[in-house]
Amino acid sequence: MNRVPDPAPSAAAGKPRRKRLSREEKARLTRGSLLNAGCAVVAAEGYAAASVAKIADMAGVAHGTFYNYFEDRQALFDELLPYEGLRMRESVEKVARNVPSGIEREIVRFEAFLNYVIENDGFYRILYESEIFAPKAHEAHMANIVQGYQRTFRRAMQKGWMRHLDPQHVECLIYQFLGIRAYSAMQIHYAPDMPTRLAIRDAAVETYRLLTSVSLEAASEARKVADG
Amino acid sequence: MNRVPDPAPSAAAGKPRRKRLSREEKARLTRGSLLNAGCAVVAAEGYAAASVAKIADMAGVAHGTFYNYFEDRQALFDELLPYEGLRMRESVEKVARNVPSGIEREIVRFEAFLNYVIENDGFYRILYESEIFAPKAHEAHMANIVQGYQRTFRRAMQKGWMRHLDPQHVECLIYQFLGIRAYSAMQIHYAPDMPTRLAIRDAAVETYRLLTSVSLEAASEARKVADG
Amino acid sequence: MNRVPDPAPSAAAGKPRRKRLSREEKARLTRGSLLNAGCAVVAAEGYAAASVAKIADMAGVAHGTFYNYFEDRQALFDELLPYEGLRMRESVEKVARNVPSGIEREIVRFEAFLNYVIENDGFYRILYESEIFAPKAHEAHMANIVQGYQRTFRRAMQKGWMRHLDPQHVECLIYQFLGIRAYSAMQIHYAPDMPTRLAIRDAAVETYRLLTSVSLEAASEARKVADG
Amino acid sequence: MNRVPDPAPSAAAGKPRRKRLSREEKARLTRGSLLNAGCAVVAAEGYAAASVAKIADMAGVAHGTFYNYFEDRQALFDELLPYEGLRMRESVEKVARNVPSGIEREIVRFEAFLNYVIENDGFYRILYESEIFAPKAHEAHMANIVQGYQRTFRRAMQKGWMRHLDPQHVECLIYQFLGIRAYSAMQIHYAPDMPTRLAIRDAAVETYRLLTSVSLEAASEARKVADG
DNA sequence: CATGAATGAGAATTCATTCAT
DNA sequence: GATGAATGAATTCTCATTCAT
Repeated sequence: MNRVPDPAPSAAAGKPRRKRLSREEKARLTRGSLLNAGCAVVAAEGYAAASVAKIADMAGVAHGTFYNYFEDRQALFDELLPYEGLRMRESVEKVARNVPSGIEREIVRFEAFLNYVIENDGFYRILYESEIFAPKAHEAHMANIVQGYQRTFRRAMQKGWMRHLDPQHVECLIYQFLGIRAYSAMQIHYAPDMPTRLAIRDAAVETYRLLTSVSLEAASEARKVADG
Repeated sequence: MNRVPDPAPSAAAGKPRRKRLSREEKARLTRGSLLNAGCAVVAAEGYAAASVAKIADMAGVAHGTFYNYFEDRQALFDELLPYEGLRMRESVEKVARNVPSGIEREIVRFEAFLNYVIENDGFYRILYESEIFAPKAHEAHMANIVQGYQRTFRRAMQKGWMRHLDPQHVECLIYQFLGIRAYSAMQIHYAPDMPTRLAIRDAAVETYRLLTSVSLEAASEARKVADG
Repeated sequence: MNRVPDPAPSAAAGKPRRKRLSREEKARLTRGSLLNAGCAVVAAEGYAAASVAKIADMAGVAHGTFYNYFEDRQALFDELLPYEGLRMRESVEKVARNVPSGIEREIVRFEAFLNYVIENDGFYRILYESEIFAPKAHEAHMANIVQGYQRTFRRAMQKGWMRHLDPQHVECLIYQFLGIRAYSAMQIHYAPDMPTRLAIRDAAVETYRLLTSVSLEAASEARKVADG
Repeated sequence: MNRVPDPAPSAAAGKPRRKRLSREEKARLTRGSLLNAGCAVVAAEGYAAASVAKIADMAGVAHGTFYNYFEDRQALFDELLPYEGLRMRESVEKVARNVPSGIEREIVRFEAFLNYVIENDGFYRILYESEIFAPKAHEAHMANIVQGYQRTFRRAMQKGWMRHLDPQHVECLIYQFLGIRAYSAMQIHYAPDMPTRLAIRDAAVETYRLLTSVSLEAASEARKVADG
């Protein structure tokens, strides 16, 4: 994404205490360079154009070095989404942690997600292209996220913050929430400039609040619809 | 998708009644074969694997012939989504037309869309891969659909069926609805078998009803949220 | 081998009657060029060094053209032994046909084989490297030859020219004769110059006569040959 | 072949009795590991697939270590045939020593050779691939063997066990005998199962007796063997 | 227009060898 | 001596596109 991949492992060490970069450490650095370079290239040009040559060049290593760390190109692709997805989720949770659980926290998460997308331009690309170019990783990512939501929802239903729904409907609802996220991210991603992006974000958060609040809340008169 | 592309214009005619297929007509047929073959190949294997060779073979014409009808491979790719998107929308509207306008019609559209996805397995692939492989077409497709929705919503707001929202919020809401559609389609697409798919469809329709009804309805106490 | 592969298909046609080299013919020529080039390269440098690039260059076509005619490099390798083996056998049989059947014909065959090896320097390499680099082809080649011998021997036994042996022993004997052939060819192949090669050939034919005559003859008095 | 290469010189020692493996000894051990590993890999997969990486891994040393003991990959290849050839010859001679010299001893040698091939599956591969991948070594090996035979034959001719032949014919005969060996080994090598291999061995020995006895014997009455 | 052979610019991947630690 | 990360040349194979027939 926006991070500049450390061009070479040796340069990265600041002041090496005693030229201590055990080989193991240096290897880890090289691997990291490749992973970052992979992110950067995919973010900039997409998986399809992310040749091993480009990635290795950007990481500042020889082409062959790539294969010391990854079985093949696909292997790196398969790590990109977990790698970036983790960063995203950490970023989101850091914000969400400061908000009491309940619907409001979900809305904060949504906003944090959109902010992450705004700040990390390439993430959107990695996220949605992965369905095609790293289907296994994408499936795992989806399963992960869906499970997380399921736990959240279950707890919310137990505590009475949320109306009760059977598992099948819960799963459908989760997918739909994820769809909302993804397409709001899309809308932001293709927005022409930053002010527009911010405006979209704000409006999207509000409509998200609208959609979620009412549908999730235990109270309110919406039950006629759901129970009907 | 499921259609078998007509193998070739010349071969297709058996004994042409008057052996008259004006050049223009024959050309149109060939072009159609290529388009259908393109759909079939992309549906089955994705854009990335849809080589000109495969498409031409499946259409029953020589490789070179392809370039008599399309500037290059991308040109065909760019026509795929409009071509298939139109079929999908027609299919959806055919169903929607029988329902009085209003929220219920939107829900019927949603269900019809999911049914289309269920019946046309390859459509999902064309739809979501097009964002990557035919970005222009995807952008146009999105713009189209968003505009359609905008008209619908504007009318609905005028008629008082729907709560009032400013254009920015309307657009956000539309993207979110489209996200819901897309991800419900995804859920269905990756379901292991037909019964599961149908069950997901039914549950998704219900949660969709939940989400939309409350958020769109003019009445109800949600205004505090939206107006806030 | 010694044949110069026609550098380009167009050059090959002598005086093209009406520039008639139907595309089909030209294609056949290109294929032939590749096959000849393959033989030449393998003969000169062995299979291991016979890269597609070298073969295509020597055939005077682009690298990609190679793959219009052969599935992959192995596919050409697999055709080399049949292609060259046929030439060899034709050459041998042309000579053998002039000799009445019987042991003497077998000896003539042996001599003709050695002459072929002497005249077609690369054939030896193709023959023995194929066991490693084209094992399928080699197996088929061996099976072919063994079968041919089996027929010959069976007939010879029926006619009483040859002592009777059961099939198992016949097969062993055939392999041993083939071993004799192969190693005499080896001896010739590594001989430093032509006179040496010819001398080896002559001596080898005589020892071959010695080995075969006595072991094959139904009667017993072959010593005249050996002692002669 | 069947020997498991000692995984590494250092690791192999458990608690080294006196932790004394003089450097020289340790080095010898490492070298031996590499040589054994080389044999094992070539036996299993052939020279072409015997990468330095595989050999070093199997020997339990780092890739770089390889180059402390061998100039390059070829250097190890060049030692393989002498190394294995010696083992084979020792094995053969151990058996032959118990047989009085003369033709019968040669036949016993032949049988012992076939037994060695049967018991050491990889040997055949090393033997015949070496002509391609270690031509120098193969040439030396052949020269060695031919010389051995020459001595044997010379003595046999002196003692009157064998008919007299001039050196040129002797050399040809030797090559032919070696061809017989090699191709009988081939026949065995490609046999589908052990019983077949044993049956081939027995039949091959008998036809070998037939071929050699009559052709070598100074006297004439070898037919008893053949007719027996 | 149709044809399909030819093209050649890449792309992925392998692996012998080197060399700093 | 041992280590194993780094190197980069070499190789196979693909495929969009062109163009002579």
